[in-house]
Amino acid sequence: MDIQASRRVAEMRESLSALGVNVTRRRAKTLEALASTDSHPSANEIHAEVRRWYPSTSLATIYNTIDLLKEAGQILELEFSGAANRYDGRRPASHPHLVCLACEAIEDMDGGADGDPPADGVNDLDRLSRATGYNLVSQRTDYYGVCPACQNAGEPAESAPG
Amino acid sequence: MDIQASRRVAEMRESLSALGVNVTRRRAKTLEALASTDSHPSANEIHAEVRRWYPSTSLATIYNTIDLLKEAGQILELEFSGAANRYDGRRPASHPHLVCLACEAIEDMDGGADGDPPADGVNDLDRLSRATGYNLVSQRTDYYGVCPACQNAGEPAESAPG
DNA sequence: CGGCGATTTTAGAACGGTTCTAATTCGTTG
DNA sequence: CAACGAATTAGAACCGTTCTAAAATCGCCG
Repeated sequence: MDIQASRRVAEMRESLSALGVNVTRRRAKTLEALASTDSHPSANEIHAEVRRWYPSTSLATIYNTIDLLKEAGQILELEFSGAANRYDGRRPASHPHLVCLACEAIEDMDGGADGDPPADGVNDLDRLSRATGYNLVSQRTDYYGVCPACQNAGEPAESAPG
Repeated sequence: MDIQASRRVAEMRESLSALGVNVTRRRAKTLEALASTDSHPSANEIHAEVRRWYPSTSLATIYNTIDLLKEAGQILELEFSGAANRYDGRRPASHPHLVCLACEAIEDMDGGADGDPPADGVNDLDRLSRATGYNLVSQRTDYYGVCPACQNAGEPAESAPG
């Protein structure tokens, strides 16, 4: 776990403590799993990771911890109906994502490239709240397509014969 | 059904025909249900509507028609994991929505007010595809909050005593 | 260290929306 | 009217998530 991840774990820890709950060993491993990856894991994937240390861990415990993190505003949940929800524990604030329709990879869109984002911050939510009459609290922006790896994996079959 | 809705039904009809499938009576009613409202109905709600005319209609038929419309690019599906998916048959192209966390109402965000949208069109998808390396095909933007009606319904209890 | 109440965890059932399946019905065509 | 393909039905299956009751664990006090 790099330094950025452990700093993030510390933040989450404090937020959970502020909620009045104990940060048990299982919960701590869950935080680590979330802070240590930018792959936006599903509950199942987090479960598998935590199980490596505590094999008896139940899926319900993972969902329980996720609920607490949501309550603490320390996790971003990306909902999908046809597949498992995905979680971003590194950056709990709304930010845009790239979703690969072929391999289901999800990555953060901003912060990396330069052609960047409509990364609406809180200011925009305030402005849009006034404009729409809604009391807006969060936002979601996803871009769907095929990631570079899947583009390469798929095309050879077409360009091969010749 | 107003003139705009029937024009939209005609479009969807043609697209389905182009797909080589029959536009049966149940399917036609499904198109009408979709074109006649901006409430972003769920499959269940569409089902209830179609049943008013054809009471034996099965939910599977609604999903079947929705699938065909998706294939034809004539419907926008908004996925949710904790609740039913919602459909926009009026405007199949990506556009931002306002989602009420209290009553689950969904409405289009752009085209109405003035503080408007990051309404990324195809141009943005092209530009972002180049910037990210993804081959982007669609986009989703939602804003979550409490709609004006629910704000009014919720507050009196707090301001009443005095 | 022993006990005790509160918290956490577990295993599995329940749930809800969506998808699948096999059988039936419908619409055409000959 | 028979035959064929397409559409539809009812209900089972599926899968991720949530709930529940019981068991385990934790923190604290004696």
